[in-house]
Amino acid sequence: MWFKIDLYSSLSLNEQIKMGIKESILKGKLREGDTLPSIRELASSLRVNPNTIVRAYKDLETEGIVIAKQGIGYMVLKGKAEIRRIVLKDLEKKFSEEIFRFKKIGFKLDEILEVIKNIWEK
Amino acid sequence: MWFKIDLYSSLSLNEQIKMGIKESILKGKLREGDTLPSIRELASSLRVNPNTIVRAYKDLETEGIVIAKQGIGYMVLKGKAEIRRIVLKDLEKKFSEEIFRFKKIGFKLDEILEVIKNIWEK
Amino acid sequence: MWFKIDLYSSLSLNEQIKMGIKESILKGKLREGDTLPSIRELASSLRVNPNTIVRAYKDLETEGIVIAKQGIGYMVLKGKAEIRRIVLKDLEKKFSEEIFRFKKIGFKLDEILEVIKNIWEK
Amino acid sequence: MWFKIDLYSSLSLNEQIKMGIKESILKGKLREGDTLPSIRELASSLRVNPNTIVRAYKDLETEGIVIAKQGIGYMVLKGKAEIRRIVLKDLEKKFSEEIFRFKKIGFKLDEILEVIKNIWEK
DNA sequence: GTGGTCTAGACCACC
DNA sequence: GTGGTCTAGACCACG
Repeated sequence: MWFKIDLYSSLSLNEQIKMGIKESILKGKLREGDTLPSIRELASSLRVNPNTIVRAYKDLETEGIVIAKQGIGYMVLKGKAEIRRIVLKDLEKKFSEEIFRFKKIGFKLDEILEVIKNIWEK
Repeated sequence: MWFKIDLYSSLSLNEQIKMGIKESILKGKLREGDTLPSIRELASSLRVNPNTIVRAYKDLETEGIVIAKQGIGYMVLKGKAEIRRIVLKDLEKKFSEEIFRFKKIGFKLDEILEVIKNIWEK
Repeated sequence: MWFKIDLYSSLSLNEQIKMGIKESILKGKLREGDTLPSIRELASSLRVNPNTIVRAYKDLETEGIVIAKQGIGYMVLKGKAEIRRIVLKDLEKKFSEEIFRFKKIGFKLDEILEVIKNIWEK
Repeated sequence: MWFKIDLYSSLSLNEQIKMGIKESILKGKLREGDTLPSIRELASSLRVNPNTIVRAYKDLETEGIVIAKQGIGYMVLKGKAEIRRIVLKDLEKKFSEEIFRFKKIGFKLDEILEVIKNIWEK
């Protein structure tokens, strides 16, 4: 498959699978209109229970990124550019509570940006 | 007390309490050598189970920020500047896996910094 | 052919084909006594598996809308007016459980009608 | 509990549970700030597998109607009026594709409204 | 073959 | 006690 599962990641399998699909679209390995690998296929390829894939695919459907068709499979609805926007929006949501706390405590924006740059350079 | 618990926060009570103590030091409400509020006092003030406070205080002791003194309570070991450094280090750790993922996918540092700035301005 | 398949529809292929035939009658493209397109013809024109067409045609026969004639194919039994009645009856059946639920919860008829009008105007 | 499961409903257990919670809010049996029945409690009360409740509660969280807190439970975030709006929006979404089809085929709005009224009076 | 739903039960973290 | 996640496997509908 186009991505792998890291059992030691802090992300749940579910999150890793969703991210994996989004990355595949970003990298052009999946395009708008393509079908995702079937649930059973991806499950056996990643050595994960099919139910885990089901949950991840359904989440992606809720996000509006794919659509399910009985007997056919899951089809990609969004292109590279839209996924890029979605993923950055996800990041914003994920970081915002923490950032707000730092702002409220009295830290400066530059201090936070410095932290990000530090991580980036490593 | 010097901080409150937000039941709607994504942080666990434990995390909020630990952060609350650190914030109190940063704001000068707790200084090196001061004792933390007693377990029962903080528990009733925050309307939280005392066991939750116990765990948070023990975690802070493990981090080296406070130390348990028999018959007295928990004493603060670090000052403002040190806490500042610790807290920024925590942030770095918290964000790094996510940031690395974005770097690996092909996002640019500027895009990430832009997201942080967006959050900050809100 | 006189209608198309929408892969992104929430309806199954089967439902879309059945609805497509009914629409064709309503629009006068099929009349009482006409024969339906052959299974293979419709299948290739809609890019759908012939088995799917077979099932749809059999369903229509069960509904009494067409009848299978050996060596000829499926013949249309109903006219515009009858189909109109049937289709509205289908709609009633499809919506009734949901509407009843809203009635039971305490919504007013006008609120539901308002929703329908909203959809209509879009 | 405040609602029951109908094994013969066309709605899945999951949908029935989500609807049941929303109805409970609409009927004032659950208010903003209340906690939902615990997963295990509701599961045994409705004689349903706990996983089914988990899925329903998570869906409600995705909809923004409740929020989960580890070790505490699920808390209601929305009041009666907001749920009313959400539920009508759900109905609109559920009916829209079908209504559009009828509009496209050439039916009149009044015919559809007549169908709804018929159902209502039954 | 495809996805959809549900049950059963294990193991973890948090309170 | 609470929820969170994952595995395993059954049974159904659609193509």
